[in-house]
Amino acid sequence: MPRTEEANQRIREAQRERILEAAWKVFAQKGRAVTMADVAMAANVSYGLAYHYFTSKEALFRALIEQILQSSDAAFRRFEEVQEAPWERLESLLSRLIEARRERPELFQLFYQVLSDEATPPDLHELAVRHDQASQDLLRRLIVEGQAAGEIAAGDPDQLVTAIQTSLDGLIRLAAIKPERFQRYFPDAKIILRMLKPCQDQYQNGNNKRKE
Amino acid sequence: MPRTEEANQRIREAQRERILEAAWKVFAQKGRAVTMADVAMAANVSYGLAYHYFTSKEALFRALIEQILQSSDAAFRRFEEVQEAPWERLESLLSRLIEARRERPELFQLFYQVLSDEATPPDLHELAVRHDQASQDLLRRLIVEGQAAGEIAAGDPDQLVTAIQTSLDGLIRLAAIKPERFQRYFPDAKIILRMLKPCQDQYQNGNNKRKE
Amino acid sequence: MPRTEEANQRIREAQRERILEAAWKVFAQKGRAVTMADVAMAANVSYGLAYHYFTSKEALFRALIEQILQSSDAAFRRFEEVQEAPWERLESLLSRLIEARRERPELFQLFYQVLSDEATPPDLHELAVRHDQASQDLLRRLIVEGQAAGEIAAGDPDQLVTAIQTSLDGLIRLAAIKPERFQRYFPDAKIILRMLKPCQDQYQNGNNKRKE
Amino acid sequence: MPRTEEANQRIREAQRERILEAAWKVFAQKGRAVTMADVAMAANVSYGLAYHYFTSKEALFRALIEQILQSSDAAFRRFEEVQEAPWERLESLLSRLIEARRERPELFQLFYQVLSDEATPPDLHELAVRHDQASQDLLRRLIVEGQAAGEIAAGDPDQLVTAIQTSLDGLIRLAAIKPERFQRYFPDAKIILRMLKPCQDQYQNGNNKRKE
DNA sequence: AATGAATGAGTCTTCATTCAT
DNA sequence: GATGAATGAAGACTCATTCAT
Repeated sequence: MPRTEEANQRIREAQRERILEAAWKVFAQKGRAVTMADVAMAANVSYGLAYHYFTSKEALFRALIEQILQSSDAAFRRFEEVQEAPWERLESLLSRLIEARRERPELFQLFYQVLSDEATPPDLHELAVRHDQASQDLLRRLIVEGQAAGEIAAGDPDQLVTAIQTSLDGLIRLAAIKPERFQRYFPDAKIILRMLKPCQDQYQNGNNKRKE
Repeated sequence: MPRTEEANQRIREAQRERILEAAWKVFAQKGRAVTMADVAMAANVSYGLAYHYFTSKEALFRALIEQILQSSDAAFRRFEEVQEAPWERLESLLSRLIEARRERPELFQLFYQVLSDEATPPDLHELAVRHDQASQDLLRRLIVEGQAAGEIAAGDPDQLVTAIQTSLDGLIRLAAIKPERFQRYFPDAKIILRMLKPCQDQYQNGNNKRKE
Repeated sequence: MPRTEEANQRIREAQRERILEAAWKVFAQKGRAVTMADVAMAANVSYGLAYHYFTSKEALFRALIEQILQSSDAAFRRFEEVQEAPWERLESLLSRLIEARRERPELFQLFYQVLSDEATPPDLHELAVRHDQASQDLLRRLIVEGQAAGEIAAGDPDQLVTAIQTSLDGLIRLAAIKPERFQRYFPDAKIILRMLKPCQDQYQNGNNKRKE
Repeated sequence: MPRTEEANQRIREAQRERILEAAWKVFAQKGRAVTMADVAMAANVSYGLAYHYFTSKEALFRALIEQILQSSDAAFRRFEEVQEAPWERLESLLSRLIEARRERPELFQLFYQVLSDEATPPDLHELAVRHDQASQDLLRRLIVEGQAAGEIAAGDPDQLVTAIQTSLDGLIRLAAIKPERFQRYFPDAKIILRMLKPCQDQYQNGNNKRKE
């Protein structure tokens, strides 16, 4: 008699997960040129099975991207609800962004690849761009607010945004190039935040009464 | 006929240069998936000719890398001779590093690709790693000196080094992903340097005593 | 438990039939490139089950062919017993042949495919060829007889046979290419029979003496 | 020094032709499932070379189809200019159509495959359909005219058209299935034309004054 | 008996590389 | 020195077939 539908369901779920997991792994290792064979081998399944679960290489990557966007969207939504002073919000946001990168750099590696690879299917690229733009906009808004409040260093806010994003992106690259260094000397969020601090001037934290 | 020989020599040189130039161009455009045919087409030569001058695709890339390392080595050697106070030296070094990236991002794109791509032949990888290490060491030395002199923010020097390198790497990624942004909002070196600055207000976390 | 055994038997028969039926359907639709998955899906069974009943794709097609040959053999046997004048027999035979094609073109499509496809296993091909030969021989015999009786147009009997067979084959092709036309403008048997008729005006080529 | 442009031109032309020729051959043999490897092998060139000349399997087939349509179009254009009595025109047209099939059956095999294969790219299919329709329309027109002139058997002209087309198609199938028979017993055009002859009545040729 | 998960051989296509001219 | 025709290995994808349940 056939396997129960439930059993099949379980197997299917598990294998799909297994393949996705393997895809993350090989992606982290081999970067771009990941082969379906690589993925299958890493997942310890046959070549063809990958196609049982994902209709194409693209579909597989799409699934990976979706995982990313989902988790990321959730994070943003959670953040938007927080209401605090600009500096605290920025601090909190950046800490999260940095922490997220520390925890799952592969996620962001893939994300950036989607952004930069010419071969990315347009809709996916579009999605990623929009997502990236959203985070950039949020960052900029907070920075402008913070500058108005005197809590953030003066200067072209776009340059500041770029500097921050650039740092975040660099962390991802670091993860790819020097994993040990990424592990051991992952820079404290405070260091990065310093780029935004109004240095010449004096007090910051908890002392925002000054401007008004 | 020495004349002919000489002329040939000149032609050879010119063609070689032409192909390398084209290689830079297509590399900057298409990133990874560059084809020998792409290069040849960009150089406006037959793809057979590319093999006259470079025994393989790898050899071509090797030549590109060598160009990078050479120019970079020169810069470092020049720098090592400068004798100034740590902060000034750091400021000067970082300004150069940043400026170099602004001017020829493709150079560094290729460099980082060599570092991260698994398929890179070991000796090239080795070379790139050593080079990278050298710059990292120099940076670290200056930072430690600067900390000793109280001119650089306290904290794990390795984290500071990582933070700086990470920013630099991020700039390169930015160039690949958002060229317009890279052009318009390229962050001022001062912003990045702030990560190293001992903020006048020394108190950070819960340490609200204003200095001076 | 004889009951169960018997029930099983019945089920088995039914399923086998169901799969064959589905095979006909998809074959008629998709022509060549029929997949075992197609068949299974059309039969609404798992594709594993198809292998329960037919050891291979080839076996399945073999079963289809056997169905054809059986029904066709029966028709011929029935026909051989009829005793009438040549023209009437021919008329009757052709009407049947044509009608059969009108009713179940898929049958003949498959049959012709077996005849023409190089990949057909030799024994099957042999079988089909023999079958085809038999019908051809019968046709020829009737034509020769008819010519002797003056009831059939003069001329090379083999060409006449070919002309008839060719028409029949063309009908099958028509069914595949233009089903609507096949439905609406299916040619009357009389038209095709005209190829065999000694036109009352007997003179054709420079032979203008009318018989009568 | 490089091959002269002219020499290359010649080689290219020759090879392209060679591959097309081979494609015709294998197509005639293997029918549908022709592999690029088959073609290359038949042309005695390497696997990859076929792609040097044709960007894809589809492109290769497209080239074949174009050959067909070209030659066929030319024939039709030539025919349209002829002005004669309906029966003569029909006789002439059919003789040509039949002769064309006798001479290059592979051409029509491919043509019919394009018409019937589901996988044919839409534009090609469209082209073939239009072409087929044109010939069908011409045939019908002549038949209707002929019927009006009493030179053609009465009856549904569409059925007559179908009967004729069906015969033509059948010839092609015959070429595929029984090449020897196709060679030796290719039916005379007169036999097929008889389907159109008004039989009950007497004389035809050169004697069309009667009705009016 | 029935299911569908799993496998791998075969086909299309790309691209680095060789070689005759 | 220069060209581009020619080759073949490698990767994506399909599909017949097997097998645990």
